[in-house]
Amino acid sequence: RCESLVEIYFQLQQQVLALGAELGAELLARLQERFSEVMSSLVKSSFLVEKQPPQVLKTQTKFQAGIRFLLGPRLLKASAKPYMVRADMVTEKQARELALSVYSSTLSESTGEIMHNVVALETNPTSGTCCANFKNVLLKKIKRCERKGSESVTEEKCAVLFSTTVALSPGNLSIHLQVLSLPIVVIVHGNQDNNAKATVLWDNAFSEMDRVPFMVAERVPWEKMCETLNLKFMAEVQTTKGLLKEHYFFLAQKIFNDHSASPEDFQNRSVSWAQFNKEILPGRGFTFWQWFDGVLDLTKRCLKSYWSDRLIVGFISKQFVCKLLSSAPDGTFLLRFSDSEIGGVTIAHVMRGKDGSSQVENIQPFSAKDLSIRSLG
Amino acid sequence: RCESLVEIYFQLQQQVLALGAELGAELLARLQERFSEVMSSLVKSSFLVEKQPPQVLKTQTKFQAGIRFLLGPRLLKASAKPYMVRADMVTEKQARELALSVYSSTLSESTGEIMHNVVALETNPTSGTCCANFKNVLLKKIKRCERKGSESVTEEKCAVLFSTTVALSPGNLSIHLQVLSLPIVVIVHGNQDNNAKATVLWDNAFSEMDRVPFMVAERVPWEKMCETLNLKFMAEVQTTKGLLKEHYFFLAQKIFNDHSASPEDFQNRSVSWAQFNKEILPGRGFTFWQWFDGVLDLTKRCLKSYWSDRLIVGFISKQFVCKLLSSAPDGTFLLRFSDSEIGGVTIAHVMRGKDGSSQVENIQPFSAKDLSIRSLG
DNA sequence: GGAAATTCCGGGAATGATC
DNA sequence: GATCATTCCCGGAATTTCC
Repeated sequence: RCESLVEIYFQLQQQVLALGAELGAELLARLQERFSEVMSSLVKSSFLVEKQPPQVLKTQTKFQAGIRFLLGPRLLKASAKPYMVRADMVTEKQARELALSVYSSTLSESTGEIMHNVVALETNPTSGTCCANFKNVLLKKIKRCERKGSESVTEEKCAVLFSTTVALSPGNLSIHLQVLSLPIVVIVHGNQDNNAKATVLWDNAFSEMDRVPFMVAERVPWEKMCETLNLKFMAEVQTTKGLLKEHYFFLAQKIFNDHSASPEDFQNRSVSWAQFNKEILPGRGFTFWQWFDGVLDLTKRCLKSYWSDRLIVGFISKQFVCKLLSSAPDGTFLLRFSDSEIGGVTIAHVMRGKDGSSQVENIQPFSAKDLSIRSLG
Repeated sequence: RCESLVEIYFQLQQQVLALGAELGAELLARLQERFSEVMSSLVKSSFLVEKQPPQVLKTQTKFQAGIRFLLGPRLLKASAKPYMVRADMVTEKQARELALSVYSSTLSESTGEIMHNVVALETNPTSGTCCANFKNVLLKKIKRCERKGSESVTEEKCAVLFSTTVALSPGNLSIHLQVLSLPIVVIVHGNQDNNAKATVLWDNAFSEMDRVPFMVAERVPWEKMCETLNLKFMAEVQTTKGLLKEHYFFLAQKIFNDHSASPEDFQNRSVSWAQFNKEILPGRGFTFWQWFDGVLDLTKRCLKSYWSDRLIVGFISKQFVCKLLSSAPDGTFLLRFSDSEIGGVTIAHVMRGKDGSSQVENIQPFSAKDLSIRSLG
């Protein structure tokens, strides 16, 4: 716990002071300086975002966020007038500048006004916490950055900067505290939600620690992508049953648009952001992620239990279904996610003629709406 | 045309001035005073609302309005800097005060802020008009008045006050112009639209000229109500086929909840606002107007042509239908507006047994939605 | 505790921007 | 003129306010 660290530091300072005479003026000064440096950095790093604002943030829509000052209860006891914490939108560029400069640069121009963005930093004596809770915060409007080339607004990342200036209890040292939220994609309409989620997912999954905000690899190993998709699937659908080898193979064929490679071939490939959510799948009107997100949504809403009972193969190609079913008894069927329709599921079944010939049929896909009309799922 | 009136006045003034010496100082002064009085009143009454703001006005929703200064082109020629016209929400009480006081009292507190409410008064030389067009006006929020008793917010009337101060061309006489819009009912949600429309309809139909704003009778002769309903029906449905005697009789039975009186009895009755849109119809969950408005809506959207071809009896009681149909051949049917469901229409048909017994059946009513599903109407 | 009034917000449709 | 981006606003649902 960092409180105890502070205690140790205070004790250290006391001891140093007590020994002041013995150490000599120069050494004492150097120790003092070092001490306040470490102290300041410790204090600053105890100023944290406790509740992150939503990473896909819609304008004109209320959201919540919260920050917590771990050392607050220890260091701010005496304050009568409450300290105010501000929340401001910052662009990726501004975030980068903030990260570079040790000094707290003032924000030049705002990229979007947040309403009710000043909140008191409150110390709760019973729980021993010092928090600022942003309840009714709302981003009024967003000013987009100039985008280069084919970048869309849903690829643009920004963040919320929380900042305050407090006077520390011993010595009344004034110190400026600030902390950035995780990167945020701002949208203005629900129809941008998909793409914004892609950006956030990619960022959360593949960004390095302590990066320059908000750099992230442009391509990643396919295996990492599989892991990410799997985690996302399980989290979103709320299931413990993850994706299987065969599923990954099918997904690889789809995202790479390569139907000749073997599962092993894909293992060592890398997948690009463009393949993930910029390029349109050939012959379809949507990207890989848009399709996958449709599957997530459908499964979450209607098919959770069926999936968890492993009753849905889902991620399987039409061709492979044919192969599988053609050797299956008459009437055998399986559930497959539609390739052509976002958020669709289809029933593939085999009909066997008397002569032993087999015919595999795919039913017109069902959407979540269709299922709800039939009160299924 | 009032321009010519102005010309006459100007000539008169010239003549009076020319004769000044002969008339004597006192008489001249009195004539001058009288002249500027009449002139001022003339100018003021040429400041008009050309385009009324919607009488049912929803907050946070853009609307338009326009005012026109008839004498503007004649009197404002010289102005370089444009005169600005303001639009402000005023309560009924404020409107009443404005009407009483000849002097332009300044508005104390606003009952609701209108955005982009200051617009230039522009003279268009080609068309010879002087207008101020409020394009992107929007009422941010409404402060409701204290209501007495059972009054609902949708019975509260307010208005928009348009005002400006201009300097008249000859003599640079500064004059304050203001004009009120028609009364307005402010709503915050579409579900208040019905009731607001009732208030507006009652007001438009039954208010006297030059009343104290916005007084209106609390009860009116049933015949007047019939006339109003008929006009409303034809205007709303866009049909030339109005309501008939039998329809009025049925409506009277409904609104008065009196099934024993004769058509002639109703002729001399008067109907109250409460009966029109405050009291719930017995056994139903809605008022007379709410029901009637549902009929309007359904007919307008789905049944316009059928109504215009007189294929719909519509306003007829279940009992009377029974009587009618029981003497009709097997299979006869008619269309009747549902009593129990707002915006519903039902088919009543007769089934005649072999023994000659008749059985009148009412189909479960169709709503506009039902009809659109069956792609009818 | 229920009705009235309002706020919240998803998503369809219209509009505006951009290439 | 097609796509992307945004605004506009209806109306269901949740929440708040008022009796």
